[in-house]
Amino acid sequence: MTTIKDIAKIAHVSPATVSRILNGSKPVSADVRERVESAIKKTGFRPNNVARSLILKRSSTLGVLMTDISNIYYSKMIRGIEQAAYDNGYAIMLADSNFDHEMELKYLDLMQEKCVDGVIICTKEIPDQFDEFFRKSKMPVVFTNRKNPKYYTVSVDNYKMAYEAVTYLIDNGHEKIGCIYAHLEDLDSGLDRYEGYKKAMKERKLKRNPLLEAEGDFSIESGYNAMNKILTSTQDITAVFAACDEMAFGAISCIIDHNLKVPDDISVIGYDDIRYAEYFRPSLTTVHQPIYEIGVKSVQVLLNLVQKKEIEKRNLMDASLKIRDSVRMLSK
Amino acid sequence: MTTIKDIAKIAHVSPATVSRILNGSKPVSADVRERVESAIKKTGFRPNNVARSLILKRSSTLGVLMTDISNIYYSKMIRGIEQAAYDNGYAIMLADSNFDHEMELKYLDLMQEKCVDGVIICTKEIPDQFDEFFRKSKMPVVFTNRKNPKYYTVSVDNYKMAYEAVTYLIDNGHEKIGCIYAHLEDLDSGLDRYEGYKKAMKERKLKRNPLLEAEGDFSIESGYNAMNKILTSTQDITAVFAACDEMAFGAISCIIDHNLKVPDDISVIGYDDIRYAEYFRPSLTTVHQPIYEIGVKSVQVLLNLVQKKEIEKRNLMDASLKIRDSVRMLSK
DNA sequence: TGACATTAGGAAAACGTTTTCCTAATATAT
DNA sequence: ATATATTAGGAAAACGTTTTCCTAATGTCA
Repeated sequence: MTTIKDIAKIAHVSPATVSRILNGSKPVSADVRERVESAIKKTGFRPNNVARSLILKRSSTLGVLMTDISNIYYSKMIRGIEQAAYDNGYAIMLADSNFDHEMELKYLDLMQEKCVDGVIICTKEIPDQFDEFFRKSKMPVVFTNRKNPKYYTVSVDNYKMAYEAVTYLIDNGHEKIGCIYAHLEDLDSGLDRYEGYKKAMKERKLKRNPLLEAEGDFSIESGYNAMNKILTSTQDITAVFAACDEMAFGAISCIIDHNLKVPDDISVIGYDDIRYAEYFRPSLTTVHQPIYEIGVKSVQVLLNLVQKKEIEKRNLMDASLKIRDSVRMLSK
Repeated sequence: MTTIKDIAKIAHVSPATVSRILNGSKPVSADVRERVESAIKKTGFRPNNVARSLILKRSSTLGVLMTDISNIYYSKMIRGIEQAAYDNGYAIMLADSNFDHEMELKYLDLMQEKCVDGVIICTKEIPDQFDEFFRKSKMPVVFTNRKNPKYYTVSVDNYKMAYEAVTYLIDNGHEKIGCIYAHLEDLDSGLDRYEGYKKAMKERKLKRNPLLEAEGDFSIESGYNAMNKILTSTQDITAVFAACDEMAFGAISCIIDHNLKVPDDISVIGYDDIRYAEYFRPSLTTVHQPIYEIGVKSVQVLLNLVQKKEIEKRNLMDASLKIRDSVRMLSK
């Protein structure tokens, strides 16, 4: 393995000079530069980033901790994170906790050992141990899809957008509107979307019917099961708001399995606008979240944090309703 | 930041002893161990992995290079990789090239600088520069979904499984069978699946019709467009084999947009068995690839390589046909 | 008891960088 | 021409570990 010392020897300079040329940290005369550069070219030398990290006390690596990277929603966000990190000269260390808190903590320890410069986290909850970890370690951290005021966050206004989605159903003449919600135990996105649904119903003076509401866990399966629970108790329903697209798809499959049609018999509206939403039939009317951009933004926030710049704690991204074919206008 | 020296001071031992306790590399008396362990507990000391990597010349990190991690297929594989890596004490450095060769090479350089112990690659092609890179760097590498004899690979027998899929269509009475293929310029999975289709047709003495074949690029959109090309030239077709599920879904959407039904008018068979295949309606008959397990296996192969153990070059995983609702039996 | 083997643990070098502190040479001002 | 400021570049310490080589103490055997 060629090192900076080898280059120094070949070019008849000191290692310090090679380092300075590599990093442009000090001016260097033309002929010395020329000698060093040709030595580098000849040997194919690449500086050892590990040694560099050791002395600089930063690794140019960002940790990313998610609960399930095979979820299309998260993987899109990771892609945004990855691209933005790369553009800023950072690499990504990826961790998937599979919804396991203990594993999440182990990963945080590991990331600390590896000296990552900061972490981006999107997990189901923020347990107390996280608070303790970040208090102790002082590691810069950004949470996505959160609004916890203790932390820097990047998200969408879930409350407002869920409200808009349900209002759209009401504007289309729907009154018997169901809701498939998720993760209420937590303070964040799941609950906010549910609250948005409630607000829209209340504001338009519509009575909520407990039979039309069921809980899922953001998975397709759970969407299917939730819808099944609703349809086996009553079929007096014309529309349903699902708190994410995956659950919406599950609900649609269930509706079809009950020999009903979307949107003819039941309209469905989702949340997220994952890639498939546009491509399935019927295409899914849903709240478009700028998932990729949330990833990009979270890197920007994190890097500002790393560089100790002032930055907004709560970062809201614009979302919008994407109208497609899964909701129909109800004629009186 | 607490270091091994701080612990040494607190416990009145040498740094060497602390290191030996940390790694269990040499026996240590009970009272010394006790002193050191309590010092570690008290300070919350975590060893610095970067310093460790520098001296050991390995980082306990594996590089993963993909063309598009937001693709559900790859993200599932990454999850397998991630879990297997973690179980073996390795972290993952993730890179997404967005199909850009130049970027792929930059990432490989970066991974080398970061001293990853090996890489797992799943890109569209293996350009010559890769050969050069791996020849020069001696970096252990495993390619997934490949059969290039120059490299260690983990994949499924695409030729055989495509053959089985098309044979299944024929066994169900189909004769006018279309094909949406992809990536023929390459030696690997795309071409193999196409060849499997051809073999099945030939073996059962069915004439291929050029109008029923169209090229895509593994994306939903391209599946839609390919099917559209076929259906606008002829509707004399009863089944289509798509070289991946995404293209199959695109094809289904297109068929529906042509006011035809799946499987009533046209049967569709896919390849991959991505998570949505089971959950959409009609559920998709497809070749089940053990995607997660391919990820796990590729880590195992890579770690064997890292440890210079003998191992098979080409590793084939079992695949199987998953029969669902998108193919119907054609009555004579 | 004496000779030797085994053991626990320390001192210091090593890993490949960056950076501080120098020094010698040159440029600038008087 | 002299005094001073500026510059390019070198020597060596530093980062936090691991490991080699020692040494002193203990254990074992005759």
